[in-house]
Amino acid sequence: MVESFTRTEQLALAKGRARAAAPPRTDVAAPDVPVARIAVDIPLAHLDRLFDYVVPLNLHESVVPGCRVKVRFAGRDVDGFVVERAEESGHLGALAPLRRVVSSEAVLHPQVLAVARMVADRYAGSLGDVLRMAVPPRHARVEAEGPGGEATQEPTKPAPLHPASLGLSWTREVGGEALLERLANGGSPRAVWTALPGIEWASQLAEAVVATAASGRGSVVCLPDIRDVERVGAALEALVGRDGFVVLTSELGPAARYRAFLAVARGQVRIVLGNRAAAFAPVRKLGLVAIWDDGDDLHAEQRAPYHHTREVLLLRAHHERCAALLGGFGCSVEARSLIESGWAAHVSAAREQVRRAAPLVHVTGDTDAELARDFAATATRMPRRVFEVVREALRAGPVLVHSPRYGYLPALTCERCRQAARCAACSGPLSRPSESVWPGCRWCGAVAEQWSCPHCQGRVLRAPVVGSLRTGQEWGRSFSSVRVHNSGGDHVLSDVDDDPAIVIATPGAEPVAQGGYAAAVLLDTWLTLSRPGLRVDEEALRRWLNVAALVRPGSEGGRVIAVGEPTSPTLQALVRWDPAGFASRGLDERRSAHLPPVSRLATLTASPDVLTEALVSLELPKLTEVLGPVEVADGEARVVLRIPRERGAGLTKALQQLQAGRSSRKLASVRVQVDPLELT
DNA sequence: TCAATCCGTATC
DNA sequence: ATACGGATTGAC
Repeated sequence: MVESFTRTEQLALAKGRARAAAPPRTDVAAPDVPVARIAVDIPLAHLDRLFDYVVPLNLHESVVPGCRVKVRFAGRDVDGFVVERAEESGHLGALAPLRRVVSSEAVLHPQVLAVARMVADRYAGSLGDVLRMAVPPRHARVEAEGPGGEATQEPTKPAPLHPASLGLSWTREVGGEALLERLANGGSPRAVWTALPGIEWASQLAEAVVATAASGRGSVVCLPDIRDVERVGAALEALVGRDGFVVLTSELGPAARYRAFLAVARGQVRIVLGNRAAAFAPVRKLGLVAIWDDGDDLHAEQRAPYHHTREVLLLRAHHERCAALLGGFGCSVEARSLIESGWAAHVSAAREQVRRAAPLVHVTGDTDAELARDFAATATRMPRRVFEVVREALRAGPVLVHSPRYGYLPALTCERCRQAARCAACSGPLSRPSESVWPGCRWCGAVAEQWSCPHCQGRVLRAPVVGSLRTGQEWGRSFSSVRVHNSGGDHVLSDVDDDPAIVIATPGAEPVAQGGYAAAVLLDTWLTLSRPGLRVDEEALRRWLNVAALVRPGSEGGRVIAVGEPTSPTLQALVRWDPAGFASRGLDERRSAHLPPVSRLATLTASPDVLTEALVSLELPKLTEVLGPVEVADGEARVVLRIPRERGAGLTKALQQLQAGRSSRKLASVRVQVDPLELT
């Protein structure tokens, strides 16, 4: 049939065939280092290892360590990364040829590969799972737009730097200047830094990065929230300029994310700021890893292997022998344990400095919390002390009101028997989303007009919890001449100005006031403390410290009023501004309860019969405690395993073997989580 | 005796 | 996940 084509058509055909098929010359291997070791992207636990391929002659130049390739694996084309080129293979059988180089861009750096492997092993996961987060998806157009290749010269170094020239911001902490000096001189100090309240912390972090840069080294800084990233970004821009660093966050979108990543991978930038997506950034000559507010659960990855940014950075610091800085207003139990084990120094200010920088904190009892709150009631229930302090503070500036639940009346119960009110149609929880609508179901939206309690036939709803929107409404009425801002839910404010105003915010959505708040009110502290969970107290203190840190110092009139039980140890720690002491007691409790970070803990979740089957084949190391299994939600069962931390590697190895065995035998999957934040 | 099917094993 | 091989089963 070919004879009937015109000459042009034949040429086009031949060309097309040559391009489409482009079969690698499997008969001729590369003259030098003809073996490529590949990390293949296969989601099977028992295939979590490297595979060797022959580099065909025509790909010799383009197969570089760290680049993306396509290889034939078990009969189909799969993606992979070249880990290294080698002279020979340990594999006994014949090697298949590497099929295609997706791009010669070296995106998987050896250091990042090493830390990804360690993270996978620490969390009983697979390398592929970690690499998916460590290396963002390729964006071909972005790859083509840049100058490409390696940076030809070292990034311009700031002039040699003495901590004194950085200003005064690290002078208040004991050991602060010494920390900067060691960073600037190429040292690798490790520190848990309890920051003084105020907005200085962002500049201090930026200065630690600049000090590290003075020694010719790069930094990775992870912050929980995008607004924190912006704050440190602004501070850093003032010191190194807009081109001196990149921001790498999961919210960036594919093109921008890959662009930022490439600038780092190509060695054009050595300072990376971001959230948990930045922890694996391939920074050259890494000198410092830093994390802000490591107790914030935004640092915990929600996808397998459920690793925590703090642990990723600690593994990196260990492997790359660089400095580590864990900063925050609070102090996580994990950070505290780094201090007590001697791994990290504690950098914090003397009592006197803390007293000078912190607002005055009072606790006032809330007798009204016991009273019924009818959902129709409009009267503001506010302890007298709160009213007076706020009225006074509003003369000087904005007042932050911290309300733990978003919404109007976010939960409703039966007035008579106090059971949670549920939807007659679908059993969903009832709430009242605003003043102008009737209570309705949060799941199906049905309006509960003719509600009656299935337990006691009561017909009256009660609102045990007041949400932030309702709080805003009530406070607006009590202080009618003052503007009220709401921040929370899908409407989060990042800053407010210094004019008197009431700012109602839910946890994590607190705006920063430029000159500090004149006062803050912590409402419903009992609600925060009565939640179920393992880390309720430390989480509450962390949040309250973060709120209180936004308030002016006591010497400038800054006040915090917490409405709650004055004898609560958590509130007392807030009054004394003693996060480290509180974390130390928390660590003691974890020690006696055999919980992380003192013990290594893992949960296995699956249907009851699958779980039983898995437990039979699981070869647990000595000293492993097995708790359960117990039934949890959705007909699933869960077992908790724990072991002294120094034996944790044995446990995670056993769990990896369990997963490998199950995946090779095509058995139903079991969810493994190592050191989960909560046992819900 | 041969083909269809199942199960186990390797995947470079 | 496939893909392959070796064993097993079943029909002529």
